[in-house]
Amino acid sequence: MSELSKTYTPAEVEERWYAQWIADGAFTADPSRVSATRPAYSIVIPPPNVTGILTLGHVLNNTIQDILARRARMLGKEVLWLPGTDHAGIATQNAVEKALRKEGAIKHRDDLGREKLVEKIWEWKDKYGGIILQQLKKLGASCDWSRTRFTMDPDYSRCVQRVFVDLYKKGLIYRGKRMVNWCPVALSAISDEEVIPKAQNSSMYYFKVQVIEEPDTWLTIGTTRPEVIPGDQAIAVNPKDPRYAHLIGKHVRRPLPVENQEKLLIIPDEHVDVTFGTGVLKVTPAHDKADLEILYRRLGTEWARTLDSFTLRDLQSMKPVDVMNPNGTMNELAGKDLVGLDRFAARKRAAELLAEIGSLVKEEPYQNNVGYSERADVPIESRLSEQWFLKYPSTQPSQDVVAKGDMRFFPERWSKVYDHWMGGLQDWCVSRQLWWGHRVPIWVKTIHCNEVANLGLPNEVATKLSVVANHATNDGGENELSVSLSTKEGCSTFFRLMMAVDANEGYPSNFHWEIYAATDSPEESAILEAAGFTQDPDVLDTWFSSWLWPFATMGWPEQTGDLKAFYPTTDLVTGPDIIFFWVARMIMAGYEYMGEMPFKNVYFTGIIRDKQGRKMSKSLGNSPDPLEIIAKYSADALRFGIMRSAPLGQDILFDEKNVELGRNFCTKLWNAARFRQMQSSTEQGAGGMEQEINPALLSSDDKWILLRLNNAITEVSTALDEYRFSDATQTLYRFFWTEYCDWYVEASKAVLQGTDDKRKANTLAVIDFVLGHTLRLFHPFLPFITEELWHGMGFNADMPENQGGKSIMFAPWPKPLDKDELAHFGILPEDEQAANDKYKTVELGRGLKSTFNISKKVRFVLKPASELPAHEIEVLRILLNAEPLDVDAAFTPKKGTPASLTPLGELFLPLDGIIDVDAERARVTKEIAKVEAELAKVKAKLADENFTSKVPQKVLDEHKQREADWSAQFEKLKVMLEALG
RNA sequence: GCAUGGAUAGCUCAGUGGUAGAGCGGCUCGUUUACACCGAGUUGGUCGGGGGUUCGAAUCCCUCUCCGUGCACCA
Repeated sequence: MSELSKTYTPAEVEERWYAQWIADGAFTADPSRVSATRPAYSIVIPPPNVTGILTLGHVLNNTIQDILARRARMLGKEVLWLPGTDHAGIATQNAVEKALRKEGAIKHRDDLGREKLVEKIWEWKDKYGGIILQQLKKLGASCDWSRTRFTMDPDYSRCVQRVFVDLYKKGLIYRGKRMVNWCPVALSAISDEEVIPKAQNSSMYYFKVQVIEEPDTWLTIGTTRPEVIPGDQAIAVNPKDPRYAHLIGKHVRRPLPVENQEKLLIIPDEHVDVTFGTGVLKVTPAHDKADLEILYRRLGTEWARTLDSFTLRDLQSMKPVDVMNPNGTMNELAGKDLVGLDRFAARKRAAELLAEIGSLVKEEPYQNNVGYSERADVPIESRLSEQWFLKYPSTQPSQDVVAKGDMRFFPERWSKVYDHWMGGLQDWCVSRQLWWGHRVPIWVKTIHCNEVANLGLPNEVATKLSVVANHATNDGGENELSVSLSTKEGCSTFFRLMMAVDANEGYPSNFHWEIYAATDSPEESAILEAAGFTQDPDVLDTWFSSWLWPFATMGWPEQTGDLKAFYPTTDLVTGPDIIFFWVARMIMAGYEYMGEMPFKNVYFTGIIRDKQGRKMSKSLGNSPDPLEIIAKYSADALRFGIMRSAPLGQDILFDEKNVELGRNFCTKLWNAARFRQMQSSTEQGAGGMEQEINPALLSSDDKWILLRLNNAITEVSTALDEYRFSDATQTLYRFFWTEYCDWYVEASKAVLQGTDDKRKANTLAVIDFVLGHTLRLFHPFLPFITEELWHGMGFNADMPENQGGKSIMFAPWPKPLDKDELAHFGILPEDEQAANDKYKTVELGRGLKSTFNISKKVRFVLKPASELPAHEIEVLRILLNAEPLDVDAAFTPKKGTPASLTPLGELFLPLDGIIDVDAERARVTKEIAKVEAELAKVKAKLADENFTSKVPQKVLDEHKQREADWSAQFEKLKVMLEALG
């Protein structure tokens, strides 16, 4: 045991211990060690963006995971905390493109081309991709780095492709032209979750159109987007609207483009809101989801069945007309006045055009919500495009498992949110028009129906495909085939034949096949490409890879030892903002591919905000760099500070003060350990620790601190079991600082500064017992300083190597003393009261001193209520800082002596000659007023028969006791007042 | 609009029917040999408003206001 330095140097200590843990392989999980007596505990990290840097959100999230993992190790479990990173498609590609543009290497990604850009991104990833994981190490994260995964690792990519192919085969993935959220900057589809609605100050433009068949009738239409008028295909009114019902089937002339003012049919649609605007709706199916649905519905109405052939043709010929380019500029279909203009410029121009032709009625300010692309921060477009969609698999068990409580969410209320979302699932658009990510593993070739046998594929395959094709054409049979191209074991390609009929072709004898081939095998895809198949250019949504995270990281589809031992994982710790993005989808993938839930408990953290409650953001500059905080205060301090302020289910207001408090706490811990070390001892055991506690020598303070320790162990353990991390830290703080340092250590000085060596040794044994338990209780929260002290004080010396001898990480989690042990030490529950009475007396005595502004040592006299052992008097003397403390049952104070009623008797502060009788009288009078008020309150209650007759006996007794106590105090105070004259 | 969380001391929060609490901050005092990143004392609240149930409400019920979040709608 070396002497602890006077000050704690966290930077050096943290670096040293982390390196030691790594060298010892302390974080490495071994599935072969899992057994009935050594259960598995596992967490997969929510993979941060590979090019990201550590934020306080990560600190919060990963500190929680580390606490869970470290505690599980101490509970004797085999722990796997699996780390890794996510390729984060759109974010990473954006970041790299931006950097390349900044350094002038490119103006646009097309300057490089797909292959070169992807190469650049890989270079970027290799350079910066490890940063965030390195930063996690500074925090003390006990991840098994030997298992670090990346969503674009070859094995992982293969899993993604395999799952895509499987779902395609099952018919759950399909290609379709659908309305998607289109980001005109990223030039890609984005998910609903990446669209942020924002309130806008827009304009509502009202324009009028003439009914062709009734030249005297004009309809006024309101729109916020006049620039898409050239894409209008119809005018819709509610058939029940008496204002317009008679106009259904008639026509108006579309005002724009001015050179192509088409006739538009007025059609009925039940969904038109008669109370909104003018009740007349223009239908622009290529630019609005609701309008597209009107288009789909138009032929199914009763009205459609009554139509003459001319009108019916008008109705049938309606089609989505996209008047915009993918980048948000207007195309030729928008007309000569708008073509080439950006959509916002086009909006202004369109309004001007309407005014010029006398159609514009008015323009009013209008507040509406517009969807913004989260990434590019521009309004998104609803756009029709060819995309890949997924019908979610395994939805039923996924919804049930949470509803039935087999998988638990903390806080519980998120399970309702989850259930609601699961109840209204929409197909998932999984394709993205990006270059960085997993490319859709589908190869396509279009071929004339007579040429299927000449596909360029091996004869045997071509023949089989011909048979399928014939079958499909002749009797509408299956159009699918699964076959191996490479004859390599385990490799196969799935073909689906889709008819593509062109207007010019003479179907049924003359048409084309679109042949879709899905495979996850590099060999087979090479054969397909050689045969002239081309791979779909899209990549998959990043979440389509991360939803496989809990098992794809453990070697799936092989039944690996890791999967057997560690799946399902135990806990997932993540933010509620990705409950749909990630959590729900992982549950479905877990059931679909592992047949089992992926995790048993999900803990949702709060969102980190600044101390004014604002979200952390780059633009506000209110997001501190965690590494700077660590450098300033230490990782332990940051961990403790952030956990102390993170109540379950609430947002966290981050205040550096909390970290400061964490640092102060570490310092306190350090100094308390030094204090122990500075006490000499007569009978030292191994490593300088005291060995046995002698029950016969235990003081009331010893018993008290052992009971408080028991309480702290129980409270911290249950708080952690229930994921109440801030409650656990509050308990630790209170126990160690207030109970141990402020009361117990101070009281123990009565022995330690005395001359009884036996008692001294026994007190040190109690201190060692408490400190040893405390360090272990703290370890999950403060891994570094506890390890340093564990060794520095020699607690490791008498522990088995794998149970604390080498590292506190594997020391057993503290258990409270059980009944037998308490009996062995002779500790009774009421022992707590004896010490409490003493401390209460001390507080009252200190209060007296403070009232009279005395800071020096001073004489106290206690007139005891019952006899007190000498040791107790000595403790009182030290805690009161009294010199001397006289105990005198017959003490008669001089008139005007300040006194206080304590649980141990009357305590006097004789201040011969220097007391201010008036001040003391005022003090006692004030006290009397307080007691009188309390007494009156309780007396009133007891006098009320309404109360006494209805209240339970227990409450009645309590009130009676209270009355007696207050009365006694009142009487004594009155005597004291009289004594003052 | 629907759902959901919240409002308690200057700040951050505990407290689910029985005497309103903690930490931080503020103020006063203090170099007593672990610690000034400390110690002692002390000051802070008609528990968001209103109504109801009850002997008794921060706590249960109704209602309103404000703040947050999710979903839907948004011509």
